[in-house]
Amino acid sequence: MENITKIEKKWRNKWEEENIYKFEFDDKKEKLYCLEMFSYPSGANLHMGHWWNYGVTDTWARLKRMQGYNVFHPMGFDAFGLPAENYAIKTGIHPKDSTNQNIKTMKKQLKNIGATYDWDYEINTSSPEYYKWTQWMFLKLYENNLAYKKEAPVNWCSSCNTVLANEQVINGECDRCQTTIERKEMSQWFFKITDYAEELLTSLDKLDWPDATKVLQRNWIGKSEGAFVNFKVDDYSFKVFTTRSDTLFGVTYCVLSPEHELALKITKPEYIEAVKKYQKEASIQSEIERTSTLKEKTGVFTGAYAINPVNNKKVPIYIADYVLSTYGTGAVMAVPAHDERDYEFAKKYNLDIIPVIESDTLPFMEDGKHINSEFLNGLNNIDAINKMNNYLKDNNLGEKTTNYRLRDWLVSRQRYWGSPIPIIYCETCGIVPVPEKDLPVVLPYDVEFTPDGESPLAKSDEFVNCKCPLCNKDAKREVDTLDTFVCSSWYFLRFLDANNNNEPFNKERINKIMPVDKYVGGIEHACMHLLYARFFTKALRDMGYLNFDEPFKSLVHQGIILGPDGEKMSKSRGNTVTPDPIVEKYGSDILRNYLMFGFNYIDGGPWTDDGITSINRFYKRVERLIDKHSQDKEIEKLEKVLHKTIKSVLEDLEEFQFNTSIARIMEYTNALSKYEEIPKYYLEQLLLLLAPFAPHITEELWSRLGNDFSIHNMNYPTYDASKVIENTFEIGVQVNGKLRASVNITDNISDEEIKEEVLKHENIIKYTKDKEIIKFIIVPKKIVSIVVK
RNA sequence: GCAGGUAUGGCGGAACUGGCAGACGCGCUAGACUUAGGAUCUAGUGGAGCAAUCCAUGCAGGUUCAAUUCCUGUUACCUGCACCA
Repeated sequence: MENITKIEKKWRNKWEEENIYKFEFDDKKEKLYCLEMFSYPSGANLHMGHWWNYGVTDTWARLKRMQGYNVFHPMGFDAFGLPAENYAIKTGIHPKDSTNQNIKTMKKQLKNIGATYDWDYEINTSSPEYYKWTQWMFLKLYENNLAYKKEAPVNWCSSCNTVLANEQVINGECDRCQTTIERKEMSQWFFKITDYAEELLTSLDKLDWPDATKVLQRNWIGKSEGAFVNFKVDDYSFKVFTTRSDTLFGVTYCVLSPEHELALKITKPEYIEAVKKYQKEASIQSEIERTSTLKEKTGVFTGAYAINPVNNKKVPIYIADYVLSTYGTGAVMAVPAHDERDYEFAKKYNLDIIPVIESDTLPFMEDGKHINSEFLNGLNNIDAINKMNNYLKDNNLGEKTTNYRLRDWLVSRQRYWGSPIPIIYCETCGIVPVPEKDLPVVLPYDVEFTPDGESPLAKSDEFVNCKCPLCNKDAKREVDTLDTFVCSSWYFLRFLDANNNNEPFNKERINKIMPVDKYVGGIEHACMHLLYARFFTKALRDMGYLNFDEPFKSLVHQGIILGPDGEKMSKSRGNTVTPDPIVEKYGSDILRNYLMFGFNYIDGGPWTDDGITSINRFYKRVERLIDKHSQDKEIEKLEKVLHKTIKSVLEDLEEFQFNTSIARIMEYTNALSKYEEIPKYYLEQLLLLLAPFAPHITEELWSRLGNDFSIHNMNYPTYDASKVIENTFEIGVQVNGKLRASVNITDNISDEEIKEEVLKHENIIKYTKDKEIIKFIIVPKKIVSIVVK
């Protein structure tokens, strides 16, 4: 198409003037909330990934619009976060200034996609109007005992002199300077996501999400059934968590993690020094060193002995770093005969190994008959566990329990560019939440944010010093900011009421439009954003602010568009492909269509330029066909093709199979091009079919056919089932599993007639004569299979 | 180590619930129209073979009248988790 850029611009302006993508709440049509993970406003232009996620999903949203849904399709910016802050440290440009500038550019670029966003619902998480309500969320969680402060180990980079978020730790190293991350104890705020572990796990089943994603979340939550067992040591006692309480008679020692609160208390005086030394060594080890499975196990004896509650045997207690303080109780009972790790440790330190399950090998982890186990002898694994758990409970020695791998969510960040945590520390009143009426706690502009290990906000006296809301004495504000994942844990709710100044969102609105019907974004968020957002939704539900259980009913992960070399696109690799030149040359519709046609949306794949010309050629062909339009009349042959096409396109689009939908429309186009003159109706149907795929081009051609603005307000084609039915079929005939012939069969003939027809076929006669027909299988409309001997 | 995923022509990729493997397109070959074509149109295009036919969905088996699809084993790559007691 000539002047494609101009044409696209013309229609975008028209759409904006006419406000055709306006979303109205009171619409009588059925609602549909289509959402892509909102964007981080980076300085550069849109990259291929943006077009891939936003352009392609918009096609689906457009289909739904044309199918008569009241589609809510918003866009906004996840604007807080480290990149802006790091950029500021490098360039001196304030994060607020660069972010706002980036949002401006990005919004302009996003508009070039020609998507159906209603920008009246735009949000920016770094604006006080937004983070006021992020802070409100924090207060509500705090009120409901779902936010608490405690001492915790965090990721510390000694070179940047700051704490890093988990997602900034790549293979145990700082993603900025590759320094090995250390652990450091700091007082931090947490959200009690573990309260929801069970529901987060079980309600996954109901969701229309990719199985792979559910598996990731399930593993992350890591439920395991087991038991607590109490071990006494002198005047103290500690609990261990075990999934194998059936092996209790095989316990030959116990291990506490170096961080265990009893570690020093139970240690005998002559061992104190060694234990302290070991603790220190463990604490300065990096997380990778500490948790490496390759590392030889180490430990130190405490001189103390614990009493095995089932047989009152004394077993030595060790401190060893192969036991993690963050899982279970931070203490384990060791059964070297039936656990590889315990076995390795026992061998090294010459500890007893007592088999309690019959086997030829050591260590043996399979099921088997119990031995050396008094009342468990002869039982298999499951029965033994049940019997033991009952015994523990009856004798008050322990109890059955469920343990989760999931940890509470650490939300404190010692960084500047984030939402301040609305908490005040008063010497008299302690921790005091900022009263709701005082929100937002505004992030001050003039702050020294070069990282030196101290939270940047701590350096702003103006920010820190305040009055206690309860006693009005001098007090100090919390100086950490919130993890940006907090901002994105509820943005899909705010979108619906983006300009509400009185509350985070209106309850009726939320309940009317939520949940999100189709959520599209990368799988990398499986165990972070997607989990956090589910937690927020459930917490808000239990507080009475909304009445649904899950935020995202149906989820799609787009694959990744790789560089032409098959590697992930990156500046350092120099394999990035930028959309801009393609958009300039061919227009945004062509880029969008190439992305849809050239790849499977779920898989992605390496970029190639070749496909661009092919899709461009296709639309040029469509344009030429439009110019061949003639008076309307029905062509029976085309009717059939058209209705079959509509059927397939609708089915494929439902599954995000854009590539095959376009292939089907190409087939329809091929059928049309057989005609010198094409009735206008069939061309209009073609344009309507293509409208969600190529909004600009179809709008232009629609008007060229003499139709009124806008094609996007038309209904999407529907098919007539009676026209899709075939009444003749060409079906294959197999003899002994090999294809030997192909026959034409009409719809309504009997199996006997089919048999007769098939056996008349020359080639079939050849393969069946002088042979006995053992089986004659007819699969209606598909195949005939003959077995001969 | 554990869990999940992927593997189909020269290339991107199709194939619903087991039913004619390779839709659609790129590329390539030949031809047409052209001053020309990197435009457009027509025909062909998985491999071998003159043909009948045979061989082909990572590899090796199995189930079945029939397997890209189901089962067992195996290889390569990708992703997540990783001393989880």
